[in-house]
Order: sequence, then structure tokens, then C-alpha cells
Amino acid sequence: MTQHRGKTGPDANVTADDVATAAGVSRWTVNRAFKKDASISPRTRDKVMEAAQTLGYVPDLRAASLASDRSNLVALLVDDFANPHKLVMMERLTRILRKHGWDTLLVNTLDRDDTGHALLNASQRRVDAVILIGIQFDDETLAAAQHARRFRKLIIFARTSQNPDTISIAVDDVAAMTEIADYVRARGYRRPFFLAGPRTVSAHLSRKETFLSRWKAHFGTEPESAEVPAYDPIQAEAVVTAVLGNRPRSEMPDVLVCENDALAIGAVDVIRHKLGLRIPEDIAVTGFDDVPQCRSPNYRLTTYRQPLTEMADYLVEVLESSEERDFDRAFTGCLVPRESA
Amino acid sequence: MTQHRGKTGPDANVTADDVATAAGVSRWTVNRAFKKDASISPRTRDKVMEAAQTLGYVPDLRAASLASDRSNLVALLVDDFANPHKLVMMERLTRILRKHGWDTLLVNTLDRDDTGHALLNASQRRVDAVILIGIQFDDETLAAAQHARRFRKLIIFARTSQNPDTISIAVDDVAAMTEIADYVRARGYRRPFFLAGPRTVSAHLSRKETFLSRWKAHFGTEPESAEVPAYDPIQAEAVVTAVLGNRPRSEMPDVLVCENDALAIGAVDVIRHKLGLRIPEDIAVTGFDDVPQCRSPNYRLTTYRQPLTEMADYLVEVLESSEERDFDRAFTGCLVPRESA
DNA sequence: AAATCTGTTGCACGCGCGTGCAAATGGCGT
DNA sequence: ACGCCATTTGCACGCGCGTGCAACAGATTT
Repeated sequence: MTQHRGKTGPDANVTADDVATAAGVSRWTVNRAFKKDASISPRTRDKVMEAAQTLGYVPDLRAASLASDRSNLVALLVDDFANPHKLVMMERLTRILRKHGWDTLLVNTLDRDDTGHALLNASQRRVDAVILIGIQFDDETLAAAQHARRFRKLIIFARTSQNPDTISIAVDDVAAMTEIADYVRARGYRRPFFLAGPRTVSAHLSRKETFLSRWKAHFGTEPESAEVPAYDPIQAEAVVTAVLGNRPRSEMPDVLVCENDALAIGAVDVIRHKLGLRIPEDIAVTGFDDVPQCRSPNYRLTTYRQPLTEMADYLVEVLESSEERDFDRAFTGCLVPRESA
Repeated sequence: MTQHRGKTGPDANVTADDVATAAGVSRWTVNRAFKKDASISPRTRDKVMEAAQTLGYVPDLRAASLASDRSNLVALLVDDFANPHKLVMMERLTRILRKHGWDTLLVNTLDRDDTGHALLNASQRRVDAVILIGIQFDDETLAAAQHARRFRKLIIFARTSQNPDTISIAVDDVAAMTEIADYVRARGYRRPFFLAGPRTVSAHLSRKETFLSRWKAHFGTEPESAEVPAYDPIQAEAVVTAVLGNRPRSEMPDVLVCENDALAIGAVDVIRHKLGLRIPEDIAVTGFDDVPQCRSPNYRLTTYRQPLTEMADYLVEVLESSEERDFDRAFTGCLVPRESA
């Protein structure tokens, strides 16, 4: 494919220079016309834009980024695609980022040990920030990446982290889980069981710890719990089956508090269809995230909704700030009571 | 933030030149060391890599792309995040693309009229190809974009399209829907109802047309059908409720054939919980895509699975080909019978 | 009418790397 | 030790745009 530089027409890779010639201005004026708050007279801008239009000129963000050392690109690292909430988060994030002029590089963290490569991938594109939505925190990996200063910002979204090199934008898990615990208690449940997700290094003060300690503080006993190796309904089914499968009715919990909806959904399926128990009469269930499926008559899940839009707006604010302060922030969401508890 | 060029240490933006100096070779040798099939001696490569390692050098893909006119970047345009199958597709695509060295720009097509802007967005990053997974085909928009030659390739994934400027990688809808129709017929259903998704311009020979005509060819009558404005369970619920809500039992269809699982899932919920009918005894349901939820005991959906991995592999092949032939290809998937039909 | 100011335009240099070819290097046989 | 060949290395130029400042024009003042 031969490139005919300088030629007009759709074949040519038309640059700002071409537009400049066509509009009778300098190349810099052309680029100015495309910049938001550039000092340029309306007349010139119109003239330039018209020429650009007819030539089919589109500014090259690679070159812009190279020259300005700012890419307006973020990498979104995702690893647990089995969790339906990821779809919601991706929609919200890409929507709001795009509205503010940020593009998103979607990086699939293929497996547990791939985070390092994924980060490397992102850094090769010189993204301005990396956003982690998933469970792949290996503090060492993050620390190494951060130490190499390959990103200006490393943001953990919708998940708390105590990692000091990291910006965490999340819901206040302690407040949220406390609210759930109190709700469960107020509804009269007395034998809770906590279904947790995979344990990551950074997760102190997690939802599980909060629930257990809150419950213990009230009743003196620490509830049972189990851990699912991934936020995946299928895997939750397996764990719940294993744990509650052949337990006599007398020893069954009366409420299953799940770390999030992905787990709760799997749990509901097992409880109802494998154990043959009623929800909430025999066992109640709570989730977290308020994924779309929670609304389904099959689940009607009592859950907790994170203020995703607000969080994403704040994320943009963080991205666009050049300060060096501590950006960590915890939002409060709201409990969404439904029939499952 | 001052940049101290030339300085070593994590603060500096270390370039190939720095590594070259450190390793005692030329800059070009450094870049060669990072290129896959470059002619370079193992010893030199090791030396370079070691220096790169200690300096923390990461090649800059922006500059590489700028110089080579090849970005190894594709834009993934998505507009219907309500469809859970999108999550599956995104996982598979990003996984396989990344394995082959391609990065993915995720672009949320915000609303119906935004496709043009989304394409513009992609073209500013000089992506090598645009992949559409969604319903946003406005033939005019696509034609305009294609005419401007802003992308080397415009690929419509998992959806057939007759658009000549476009590469369609999809399942063979005619074969698939024929198989479903025959299955439904063989199981003895006689009063089918087709639940279709939004009508797009490019969708001739769609699943709906195939099913209807196949049925008519056998029984002489064209089944009923209805259209849901989006692939969204919630909207499917509304349409099914409206259409079947207060219909006497005698006039109820005995099978609801849905264009995909997103619709089928909404339909199942309504049929079972609003209409109080049994599945499949009163009404059977079929879907398309085999999303993870289909496995749930709440759905046990008879559906059709696309060979996504195979399709994605072919996609990579298309991306890496420099030929100019017709790349359109239809794959055959497999019917997944479950209890819903 | 000259001087001043404000807003607008032009430009040298650099961002980091790829291409394609020329030069250099090393290994081998005689 | 010489020459041949295969492999390895070096380099001039360009990719398209941003930065920061200097030059300029038109509007305003004295």
C-alpha cells in the first residue's frame, strides 16, 4: 500500500500541514483550532475547520501524546469477567471517561500471575493511569510497578486497598457491611453465615471482617464463614453445596450474607434448587453491588448499591488533578432491600 | 514535574538511547533486542535486556506506532452493555487479541447517534481496525467512515452484515436458526412465537426471517413475532408482558423462540413469575449465545453456542493479513439443548 | 497621530522509534 | 594467512504534533 504524501483525497494520510496549506495558515494554527481553550479567533478556527472537514483531517493522538507526554488514555485492568457487576462497571466507567475526553484501554488480566505483564502492556502505551477493577492485587507487583514510576496514577476502583502507593476509590465497606449486619439483625436473623470471595493481600478491614466483628460485638459469637476462590456464581454454587449440602436442617444458617451478588446468585440457585429450601423463609440471602439480575423474580436480592456514577466522576477528577495529595476516598452507597432478606 | 532527561533512575523517562549507552551498543540494536524476529545475536540481546532491566526501560509503543504506521491496537465498539453476552465476548476477544500482541481500546457507544463520534475517537488513536460488537450499525455512518479510509479494517463481530465495506465474522445465522427451528418442530411444538431484537438496517436474512420462513415452508403459516427495542432482559420482560400478558390460555404459544439469551432470560422470568406458567410444559423457550446464566437452574435454557474462540482466532488472522480479499466468514456453532425446550 | 495593550499567529526544536540499506564483524575452508 | 559468505550492527531521515516564546495586527488610550 503506497502512501502518497501531500496528495489530497481519502488515500492520503492527511496531516495538519495539509490542512494548513489548504486554509492558508500555519500548521500550528490548525492544531490550535482543534484545541479546546486555545487562543484563536473564531474566524480562523472556522476557516481551518472547514478545510479540515473537506480534507478529512483527524488529529493524530499518538503524535500529540508523544509530544506532550500526556496520553489521555487509561488502562482498565480486569480479571474476573465471571462477575456480572464488571459489565456494569465497565459501562459506567467508559461512559464517563469518554465524556471527559479519556479513552480506555481494556486489558484482560489473563491469569493470576499475569498482572505484571498486563501492567507492562499498559505502560508500553504510556497510559496516564491504570485502573484496577478486579481482584488481582499482588502487593509486590503493584509496588514494583509503582516503584518504576511507570504510571502517574494507579487506581483501585470499587475496592478498598491500604496500599500506600495506590489510589483507592471505593465504597465505605465498613459502613456498608455494618448497615447490612444491622439490617440482618433487625430482621431477626440469628444464625448468619458469611460467604466470602477470594482473599487478597490488601484486604484488611474487608466486608467479611466487618460483618463478623460487628456480629460478635452484638452477640458474642463469631458467625461461620466460607471462602469462594473467585467471584463467580458457578464457583459459589460449588462452595455452598460443599458447605451446606448435607447439613441437617437444625444446623442450617438462617441467613447467608454474601460478599457480593456474584456469590449470592450462585448461592440462591443452590439453596433453592439443590437444597430445596425457600428464600427467605428457610434461609435469607443478601448480596452486594445490585447487579441487574438482582431485580429478577428469581433473586429479588437484598443488596447494597455503590454510587458508581459519583465514583466515576470522582475518578475523572483524580485523573485530571496534578496535585500530589492522598486521593483515597470512600463513598457511601445505599442498602436495597428486596424479598430475599 | 521536571523531567531530568539522561539521568538514570526511576524518575527519568528512560529511552532506548539510555539503554544503548548503558549496554555499549547503538540505539537501533536496543530496539532490535525488543523485536521478535530481529536479526540480533543472543549475546547482544542479553546484554541489552539486562541494561534495559536495570534502567527500567519499556519501549514506547506510541512512537513505534507513529514511525511504523501500525499500532497493533484495535477499537472495540460496544453499545448494549445490558446483554450479558457482551461480557463473554469481551473476555474472549481481549484474551485472544492480547495473546497475539494486540491491544484493545474499549469504546462505549453512548447512544444511538454516537457511533460516528465513537469511530472518530478510534481514528484519533490510529487504531488498525475497528471491531463492532453491538447493534449500532448505521450503514450511512459506517459507509462514511469507511469512505474516509480512516481504518484499514472495519469488522463486525458476531453479527452478520451485508455491508460490502465491512468484514463480518459471525455464526451462520441461517444454519443456526434452521437447526433451532427443526429442533423445535421435532420436539412437537406447533405454535411458536418469535421474540426479536432491535431491527437494524443491515439485518437481512436475520434469525427472525430464517425462523419464520423455515416454519412457513413446513406448515404454511407464519408464526407470530414481536420486537424488543434492545437486547435487554428488562425490556424483553416488558414486551412479553405486553404481548402475552392477558391472552387466554388457548391462544398462548407453546414455544417462545428468542433471538438471543438476553431476551430469553427476560421472557422466562415473565412467563414463570408474571404469567404463572410452567417452562417447558406450558411454554417452552429457546435462546441464543449460551451465556453463563443459561446453566442456572432458573433457566436451563436451550440455546445455541457460537464458537467464540475460533471466531476470535480468525479475527486475529484477519487483522494480521495484508491481503485485500473478502474476509467475511460464517461459522457454525452448536445447539445446546437444556430443559427449557 | 503616536503609544500602549490585548489577542492572535508563526516557528525552532524535540518527543522515541522504524525503515532500508551500508558497513562491519566473525566463522570457515583452503 | 587470505578471502568468502552469513550474520550482525550502525545510521540518516521521517512519523505528526506540543511547548514556549517572539512577532504581529488590531483595538484602545492619551
